[in-house]
Amino acid sequence: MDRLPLPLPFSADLLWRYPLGFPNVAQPQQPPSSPLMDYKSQLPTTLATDPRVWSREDVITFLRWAEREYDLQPFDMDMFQMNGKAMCLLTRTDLSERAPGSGDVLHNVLQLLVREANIVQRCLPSSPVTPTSRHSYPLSPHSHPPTPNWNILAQNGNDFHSTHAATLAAHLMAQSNSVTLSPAPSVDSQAGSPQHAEACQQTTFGHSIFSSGSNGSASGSNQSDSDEDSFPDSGKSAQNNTSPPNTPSAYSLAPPMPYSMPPKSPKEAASSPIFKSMAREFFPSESPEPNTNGRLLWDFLQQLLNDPSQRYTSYIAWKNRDTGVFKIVDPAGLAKLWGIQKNHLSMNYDKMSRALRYYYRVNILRKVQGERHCYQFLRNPTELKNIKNISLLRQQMSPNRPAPQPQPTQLVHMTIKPEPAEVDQEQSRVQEFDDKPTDLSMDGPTDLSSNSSRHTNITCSPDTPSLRDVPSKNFYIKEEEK
DNA sequence: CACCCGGAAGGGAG
DNA sequence: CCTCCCTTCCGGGT
Repeated sequence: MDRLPLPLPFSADLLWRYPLGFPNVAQPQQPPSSPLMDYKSQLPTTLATDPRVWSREDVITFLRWAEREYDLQPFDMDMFQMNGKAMCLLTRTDLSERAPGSGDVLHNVLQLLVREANIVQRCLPSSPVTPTSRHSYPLSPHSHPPTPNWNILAQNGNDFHSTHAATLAAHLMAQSNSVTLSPAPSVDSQAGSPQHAEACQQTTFGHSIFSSGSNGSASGSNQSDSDEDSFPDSGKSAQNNTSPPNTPSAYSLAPPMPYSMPPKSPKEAASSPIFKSMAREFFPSESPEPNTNGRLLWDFLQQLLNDPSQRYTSYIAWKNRDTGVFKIVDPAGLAKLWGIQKNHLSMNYDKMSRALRYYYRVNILRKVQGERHCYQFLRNPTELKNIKNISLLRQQMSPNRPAPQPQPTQLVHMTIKPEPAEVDQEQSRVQEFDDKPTDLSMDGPTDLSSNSSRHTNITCSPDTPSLRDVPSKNFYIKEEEK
């Protein structure tokens, strides 16, 4: 392998995405708006800093406060008969519907508060994250950390137990293990989640990331909305040089391959001394890596596609994010990256594309006819990740049916879209999905609807001949078969 | 020739 | 031993 242009997503990327989320490190890019701390300090003292623990009354209190504070139109409190947790699950769109004209403001404020709360929580040594974390709350989408603090991490490199690292690690572990169940890496990739501003990441990435990747999107259905912000200006470059992470320090800290060669399996990775020690330290009784989530091709692609800093657009890029259409810009290069990821150095586009073709039959992907190197995701990452009932689906599907027949209605609701009702912690933690990997052997149609995360279009025109644009509500829409 | 398509066989991991 | 998810080959079509 000659070139390794950019750090692979999983590792470095994650770090990149989840830079230390300490308050003060907050994103510079963040609009000039007042730092979170300000919000917090101004919040009514009766309110907990974590909006997720607010009661209905607290929600009302908060809204009243927001009305005054931001000069917003009076809210229709009937639209907010929910507790804080539920409110946090509302997407920007949801909020806008409930509070026309003020949705954005509410969304932003909530996200900031949640993120802050998460950070604080996570950084509390004594509280290893609970499974709830998987809940990815709508953490801010807009927060792509401008620059990862590779250096900081690097400095701690040796002493991993430094609080920071430890905490971060704990969090990470939590995410990847306890939360485990929602490993779909991609999820986070999808728009909204990157933000899990989790602070952690460091070392573990290699895998955990994968594994947990994503956040849990599961329920998260809502987290999504954030995407809009995720890609402020996407079209831009991404050329290699643009990327920050590509710096030496980045490599040193989060080298593309965390532990020498790409671990062949998550397990291997998990076996890293560091990982183990952390696991022991934070999850003594629990065996790490319950989940088998290795890196799957679709997930890998999602990660590249949704890289917050758009570092891989020279390899692969969305053509229409809403419909899931993407283009492999550099087939050979992408294949190489994939090969590195899987440690199959002889990987080439021909082989990789074969793997992609296997996704056709399970309706994960489809080829965009007429356009070279263009494919379309038929399922959004959240769904993919949650697909566990695949076996059921499989049973329902007739094996003989070669081509997926789109049946919009037959969905599998795996994603629980928390219609903001009351959501309590218990519940949320229960709605766990398995993360059994998608079963490629199935072949019938399944639906893709569910979802929650929304994708935003970034780039190009929606126009693929064969694609019909669909209501943006569905992320990846399935279109009639040929 | 590059791309695309699937069948077939096999392998690594869980 | 079985399943999943590719990986590797390959013949054939556009």
